[in-house]
Amino acid sequence: MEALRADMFEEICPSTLLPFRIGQDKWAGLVIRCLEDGPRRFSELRVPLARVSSKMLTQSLRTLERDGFVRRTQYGEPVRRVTYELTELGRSLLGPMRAVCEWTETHWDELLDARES
Amino acid sequence: MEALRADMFEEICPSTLLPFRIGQDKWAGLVIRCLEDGPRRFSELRVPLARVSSKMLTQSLRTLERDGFVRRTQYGEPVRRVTYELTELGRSLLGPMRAVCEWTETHWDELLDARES
DNA sequence: CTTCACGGTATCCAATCGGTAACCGGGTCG
DNA sequence: CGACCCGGTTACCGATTGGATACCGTGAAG
Repeated sequence: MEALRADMFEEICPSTLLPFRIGQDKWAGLVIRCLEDGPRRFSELRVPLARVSSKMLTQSLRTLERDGFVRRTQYGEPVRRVTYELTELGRSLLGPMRAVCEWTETHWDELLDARES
Repeated sequence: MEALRADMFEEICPSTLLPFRIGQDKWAGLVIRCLEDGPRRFSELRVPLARVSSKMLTQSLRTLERDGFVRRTQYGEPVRRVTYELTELGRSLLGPMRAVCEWTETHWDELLDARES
């Protein structure tokens, strides 16, 4: 699990190879995982998600918010600080996501084999 | 579950609303579910998947085959009859898919609520 | 006064996705 | 012979996706 979690943020770890996609955009799944351990600021998310442009990160967060998986909290007007955290609904996604991750871990080699031929 | 399964083939049932997507193309998930109960011919798949053009169905099946989830069997040369069935790997997907479906069933109302506002 | 951090936007563009519609070659049925 | 079924393929096209790059307003720090 830990190994896989690390891999997920690498370029080799393919959302492409993975037959499950979470959310509608490419990065939503990773964003959710980054929020697993509590609220994060925009700039904090950009560290593990270095491959994601700020445009795409914003977009992912916006749709996740619209769909009720993430709550955006803004401190100060104008914007001084913003945090994102999973809602209850968002948190409930972690269960099925875990199932999916375990599946992937188990069948990783078969996935790679199939792709090679 | 049964209710949901029926819904999945309707236009309203949104792969769009569902935060999980199986496979890379729009229809892969439904194709897999159509193969759950055993081998099916191309034309048999087209019945439940009436909304899917033959082009897209072929494409889905081809990538599912390439990725090792589906086995294509051709009888006769030239083509007299073709069947598609899940491989072991493909069949193993059904577990996580079930988890995802249960999640969706449970949170369906919340999903709809979130989208409305 | 300048510079930096923060949380984004705006613009442009190439590639991909997916839908429509037409077509196709071989076999079979009447 | 003609029509139809099977399992696709091909061409075309508009919409969507996502990457690159530049930019921006505010407030705090030096």
